[in-house]
Amino acid sequence: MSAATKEKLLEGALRTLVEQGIAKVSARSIAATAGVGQGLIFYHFGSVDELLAAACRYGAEQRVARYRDRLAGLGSLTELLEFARAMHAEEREAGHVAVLGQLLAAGQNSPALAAATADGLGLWIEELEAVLTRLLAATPLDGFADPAGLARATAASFVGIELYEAVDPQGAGRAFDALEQLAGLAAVLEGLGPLSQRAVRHGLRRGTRT
Amino acid sequence: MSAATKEKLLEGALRTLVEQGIAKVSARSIAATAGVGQGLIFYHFGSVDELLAAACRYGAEQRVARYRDRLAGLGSLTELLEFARAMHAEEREAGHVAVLGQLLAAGQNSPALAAATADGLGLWIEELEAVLTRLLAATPLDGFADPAGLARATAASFVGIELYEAVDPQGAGRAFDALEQLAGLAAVLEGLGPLSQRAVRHGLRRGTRT
DNA sequence: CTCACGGTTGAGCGATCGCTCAAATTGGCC
DNA sequence: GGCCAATTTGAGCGATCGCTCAACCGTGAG
Repeated sequence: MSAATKEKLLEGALRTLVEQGIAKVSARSIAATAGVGQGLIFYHFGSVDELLAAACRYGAEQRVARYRDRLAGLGSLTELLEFARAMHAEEREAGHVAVLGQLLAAGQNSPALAAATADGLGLWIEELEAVLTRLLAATPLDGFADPAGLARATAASFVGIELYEAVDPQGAGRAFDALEQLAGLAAVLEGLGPLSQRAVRHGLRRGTRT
Repeated sequence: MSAATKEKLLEGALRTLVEQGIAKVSARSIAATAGVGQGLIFYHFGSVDELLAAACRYGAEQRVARYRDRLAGLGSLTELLEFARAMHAEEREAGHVAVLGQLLAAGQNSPALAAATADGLGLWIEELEAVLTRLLAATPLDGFADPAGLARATAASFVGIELYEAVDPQGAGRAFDALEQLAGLAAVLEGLGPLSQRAVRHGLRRGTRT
């Protein structure tokens, strides 16, 4: 039975990444954090890169699972943004500095890691797509906006803001504020009567042909 | 006169970063790309980190300057997004894979680099703020939305999408499409009569108090 | 011509890297 | 107990890292 050891290595890899940053991630540092010999990394995963890739999927699953319930409870786009800000604060509190961002950067020239980060982001995108599909149904954007595309844009943007937050916390705060204001627009659209909603929708269809 | 050598090193650092990725950046690789001895890095910049920081500012200035004219010529939010997509494609064509993203990730535990990337992003944010202020003036969002916050959100989001693009080009394309559709909303708002614009603005103010 | 000095080079130091491997340990089966 | 295979360890190899430093250039002043 090696599952327990594999898990120790995955947790160790994530903890090292989270606490020391991608630059300090190495076979020795991971093994030390996991409390095992470094040879195990190569016995179970073949290489540090593949361990990192596995840890990326593992961590993404955990993180998505941790927030799934709250995502399901969201009732408006504004609440979605408030949730994003809260999640961001929580992760930062826990010392998680842009884990996916660092992995994405590291994956730029490591196919295994790139695939893993794509999968990790994919998990978020699926969740977001479901939520967006549900929330947009209450606005004139229903049937017009592409929830799948928006989910991708949102997930990727969040990664960028996570990275940005580490170098300018106040700037990131202002960015969230501004987006929250914009989300208020959706609230206005929801409040429009059916007639105005049809007008907006008509305008949108014309607008995209330009 | 050492300015020419410094420039050679800055260009070399950027080229190495762009062509090989942050993982392959080292004193030796930079010196080789620049065509000089590696000792010069420490003579002129003190450390590899500080050279990278300087290169980050240098590159950001160049990139902003390269696009400034086109940014100034934009006439609508939709055009702004089209520009972003075009710029993205151009940079990718040139082999520039998420330079700022990689630097942001690398800066997560290097204060010097973090400050430099903050400055680099700051240059973009200034440009975007000016453009957004101008473009929003034609919509009911004028005076309501915070251009400075939106500029930060836009710049940081773009970094995230740049990183995402490398692991899932199609996904990034869909993200851009979706945002472009949403920007059509602004076109609709621009097309509203002054009376409806006032109504929307009123709704916005009420919406944010919730 | 000599000399001083800013600029430049690359060999080399100590540290760290990913990874291998022989040896030690563990745990189930007879 | 003995036995074997799976698991685990950590010393060690070759490569690379950031950085130092003694030695070298070129040039302009005296």
